[in-house]
Amino acid sequence: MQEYNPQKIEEKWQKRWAKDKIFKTKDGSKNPKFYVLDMFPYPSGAGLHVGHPKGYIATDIVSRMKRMQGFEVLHPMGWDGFGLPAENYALKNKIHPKSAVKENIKKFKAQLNKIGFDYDWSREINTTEPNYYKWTQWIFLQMFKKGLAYESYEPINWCPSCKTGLANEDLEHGKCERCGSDIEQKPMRQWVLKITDYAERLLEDLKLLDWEEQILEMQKNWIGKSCGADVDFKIDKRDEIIKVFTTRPDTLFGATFMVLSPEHSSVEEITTNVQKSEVKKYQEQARKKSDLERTDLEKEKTGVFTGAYAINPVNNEKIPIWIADYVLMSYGYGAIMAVPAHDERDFEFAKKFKLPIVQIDLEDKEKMIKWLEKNKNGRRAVNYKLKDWVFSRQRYWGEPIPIIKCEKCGNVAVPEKELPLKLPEVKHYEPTGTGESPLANIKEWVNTTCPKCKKRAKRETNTMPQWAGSCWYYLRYIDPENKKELVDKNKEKYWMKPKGVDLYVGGAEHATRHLIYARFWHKFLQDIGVVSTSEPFHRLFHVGLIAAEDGRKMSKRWNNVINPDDVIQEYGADSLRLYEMFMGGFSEGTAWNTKGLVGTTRFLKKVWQIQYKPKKQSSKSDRLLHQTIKKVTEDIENFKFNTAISQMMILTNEMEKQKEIDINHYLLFLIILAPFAPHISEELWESLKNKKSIFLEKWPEYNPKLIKEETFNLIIQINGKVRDKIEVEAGISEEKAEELALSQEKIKKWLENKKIKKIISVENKLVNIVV
RNA sequence: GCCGAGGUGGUGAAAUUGGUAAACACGAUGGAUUCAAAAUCCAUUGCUCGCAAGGGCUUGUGGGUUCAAGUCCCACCCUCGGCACCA
Repeated sequence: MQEYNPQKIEEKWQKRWAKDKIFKTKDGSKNPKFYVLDMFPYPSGAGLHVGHPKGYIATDIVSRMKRMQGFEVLHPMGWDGFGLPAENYALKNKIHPKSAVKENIKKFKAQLNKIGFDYDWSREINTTEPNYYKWTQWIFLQMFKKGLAYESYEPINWCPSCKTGLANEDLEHGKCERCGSDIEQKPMRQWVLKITDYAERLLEDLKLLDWEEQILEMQKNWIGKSCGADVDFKIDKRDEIIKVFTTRPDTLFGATFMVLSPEHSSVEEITTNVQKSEVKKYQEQARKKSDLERTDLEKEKTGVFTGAYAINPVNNEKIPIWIADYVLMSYGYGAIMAVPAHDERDFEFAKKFKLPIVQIDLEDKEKMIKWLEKNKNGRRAVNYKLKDWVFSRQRYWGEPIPIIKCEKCGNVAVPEKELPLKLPEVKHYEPTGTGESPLANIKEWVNTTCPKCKKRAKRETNTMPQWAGSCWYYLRYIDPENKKELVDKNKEKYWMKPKGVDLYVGGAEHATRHLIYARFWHKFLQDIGVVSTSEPFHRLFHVGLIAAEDGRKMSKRWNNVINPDDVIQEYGADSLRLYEMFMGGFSEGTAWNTKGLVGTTRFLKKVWQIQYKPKKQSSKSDRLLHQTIKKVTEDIENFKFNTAISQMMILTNEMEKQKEIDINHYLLFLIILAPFAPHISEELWESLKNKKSIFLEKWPEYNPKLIKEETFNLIIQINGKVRDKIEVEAGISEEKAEELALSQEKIKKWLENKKIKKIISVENKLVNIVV
């Protein structure tokens, strides 16, 4: 008898699997495909903590089962190395980001391999490799050609500490998501992607997706569609009009004043001489306020009268035009019609500045829109909260934007044959803070010739944001070495049709960043014929976070990080895998508890010990085994790994009690255990004289007839309270059950001096006697 | 404020969607084994009254529907996540 020694067998099997290429994904397979994807990590300096692999373990279980069920499975892994986190880490530790990323990948990969994942490493990708980002740049160029990538000078979010512009998606509660600094609005030159052109499709196609409600809602809210009308307000004694958007055209009669954002372009024009200095002062103040101050809901409303009036188109009344910072330039037209009787904010404002509030009868919304359209002073309109994606960063560590700026020809695309446009190697890559990227200082790189007119020109020096590479990476795994195309058409069809990535797992924090950007790029790629589906990720599960034992987030700062290497050293990878899946619901967050590992380790020891029990061989099938096959198969499919494991524990507890075990049952059990605990299953499989890997076995099917119990516990209730339970054979008639129930001694006692009103029977379950 | 998820033993959690609440596991208590410990095994373990037989109570709170409610309806409280002066 040998002791269960996870460290020994785990290393053995990890080496064997790699050597035998057991998990290599084939192209051109006749089998149906299954594409399982994890959100690939950004290889941080800290390495993996025990929370990271949770999602990877789940996809590993699914992919191993699917493969045994006869699917050709693609389960790849790679690295998302560009962007602020990598660069800030490099700056802090004074290493070049390129070598930092390289080192960190090595560290990550070693950690992942110890857990025993079934990745096909021959398809590994790295977003910072030129032969990968060549295609990121290529997609950008296609967008540029279609007018979807454009240059803009609008004010954008600026992080003074990271010294770069940021997209709306990069903020958290008005602060920089990376460093927590307060964000400023800064007008600057930038590249923007027109994601708003896809807003409607991004919203509409959410219906096609098998995603959790939570994530769908987050995206819906982020896109933020509102239906209503644009209304044109004529300025009194002038030709100009000011456009407003409203979701409530039916309240137009109640509009008693108008408010413009202080940055609104018409303010200067319409302000009367008397009000000029007041208005200027207010604008000045508004500019100085941070966004956080401006959007503080607690603060009192402020504002200034411009002296000008607008005409309410429905009743031709003169209404005063004010400016106030509660109207945001970034939504709608930066101007509103104020209806204090129907809007809390307008009401507050009207009260403070003693503006008229009129109660009115509501019009029919549709009628009003039709009226506006007929009279040509308004029209049906929709508005989205979604903003175009600010796509340039004034930083070094990103994909160079492949544009050449020519004085004569303007922005010119770098010719496709010159891609990849490599990020130059430099010594100094610190952000400049001037609004220019550090690349601007590299003369030999910046200075070039215009591809059109061949005159002297300069390269665009901004780089792409962190999220660029991850927008399409799932396509590259399909065809990672392709030099001619982003992805081969036939391979794309095989792996992406009909529903794209069949299963996608990652953190909920990506709901309104990566997941929205990737859907946008995918739809664009569909439009230009690169992909054949409208959505990239068909089914999505979000992984619940594992907190530290103290309930806080695992972080170096709190000194509460648990390294999977240490856990594996003590308990083994199989035990770690089981524990992380057994802790609770997959999408639920739970605190780590090392003591909990005792349970899964005991379970594995039990599984190990059973091999030494006396064995028999019979042709009889086992009910509990088949029930377990059913439950485990369905639970894996539904991401309910915790109950799958508890069912397997029930089965092993039963096997342990038996004097001798049926070898065939034990082997079948090992097959369904294998996706969860691959090393021990493989070892036991081999030692029971099987030469081929357990992962080449067929996934067992359960016998539906067999899983039905022969007897059941009939519950006898009186007035809904359980008074007795008797074991009866399954399928007995309701009459028979009632008869039996009434004849029980206990029940008779309860029924003394009582009158039976009625009896309710539920087949194969209970009898309830109402008295 | 709005949207979403959730609230079940000492702890992590189950509950076929209206039908035995607490499966499985941790911990705890007692016992076996051992010179001793670890490991392992057996028993008990929601709370409560009772010597016992046997009762009573219990899924955040309060109502309701139903023969029957953790599950459905109404109101409220709390926790977590997202958004937030979005017109």
